[in-house]
Amino acid sequence: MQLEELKSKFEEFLRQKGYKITKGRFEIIDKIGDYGSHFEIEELVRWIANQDKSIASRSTIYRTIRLLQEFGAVREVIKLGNRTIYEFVVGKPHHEHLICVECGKIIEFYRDEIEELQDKVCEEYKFTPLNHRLEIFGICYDCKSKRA
Amino acid sequence: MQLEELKSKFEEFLRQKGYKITKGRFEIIDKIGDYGSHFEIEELVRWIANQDKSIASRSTIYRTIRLLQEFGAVREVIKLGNRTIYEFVVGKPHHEHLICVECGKIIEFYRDEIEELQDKVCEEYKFTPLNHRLEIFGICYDCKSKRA
DNA sequence: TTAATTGCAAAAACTTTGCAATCGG
DNA sequence: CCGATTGCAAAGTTTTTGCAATTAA
Repeated sequence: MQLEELKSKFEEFLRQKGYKITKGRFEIIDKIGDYGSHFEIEELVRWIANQDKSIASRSTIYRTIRLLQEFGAVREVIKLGNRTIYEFVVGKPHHEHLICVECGKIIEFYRDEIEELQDKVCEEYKFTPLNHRLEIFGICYDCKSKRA
Repeated sequence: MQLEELKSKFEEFLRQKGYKITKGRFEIIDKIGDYGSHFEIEELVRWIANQDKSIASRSTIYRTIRLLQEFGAVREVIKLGNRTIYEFVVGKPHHEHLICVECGKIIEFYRDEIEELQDKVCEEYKFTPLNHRLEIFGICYDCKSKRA
């Protein structure tokens, strides 16, 4: 899904919920798109503040991200100590993450077999899965090489 | 591993690091053991405060949990919104979690095949895994039944 | 018009930290 | 004795919220 497509779907989502189509919300989406696919909220807030003269306040950014999570365009994907890293889901299919604890690099991967096994487990426990998250923490190749 | 065994290993860990063996640290371990295997820190702090007349202050509890994480007896296992759920790892083998978003129930499971697949993925990316966490969010059987 | 949204500042929730007193080795 | 630990209160982070003014429909 491209950004424009996402925005029009989000517009539809807002309308359906009886919410309003405001400029700020769409500017925040653009900014997240510019920022990159992984972000921490406070970091994003500061980045936006440094870039532009106030397209939206901190509260509006927090509130909009909550909406985007509800809509499904933003997911909490990594929790490392007290940090929470969010992901902007634009057109990407579902995937999991490898996180380098040394340099912070995030690698995305997908294995159908892992998904299938999860479904099997859920069946066994009569558990109805809604979503999941797999985080693998370790050392990436570059960092490993530098160490040697 | 039983609690007493864990405590003596922790004692060894402290000694090795040049840290001190204090009564408070071991009382906190006992309390976590009494509390159950999954906890949130603030909740634990309040629980301990209500139980006893101060075996340790909030700071000491936070500091001790940090030590226990370093030692490996406590792990951050679930992140749900702003809540972080820790797990007390006593003798349990490694496992993953199913989390019911309706009632909060936590089900532990383990699938060797999932672990193996993760290793394969890491190999592909030349990534050296240190640890991982798989959280599956959904509705448990009981909650599903109640709904119907 | 009117209900949702915004920005602000204040509050809330969670976690860390500086410091003086205390305790363990 | 010396360095680690504790408790406390203060400060730091991150996130939410009440409210008056503003804006979208």
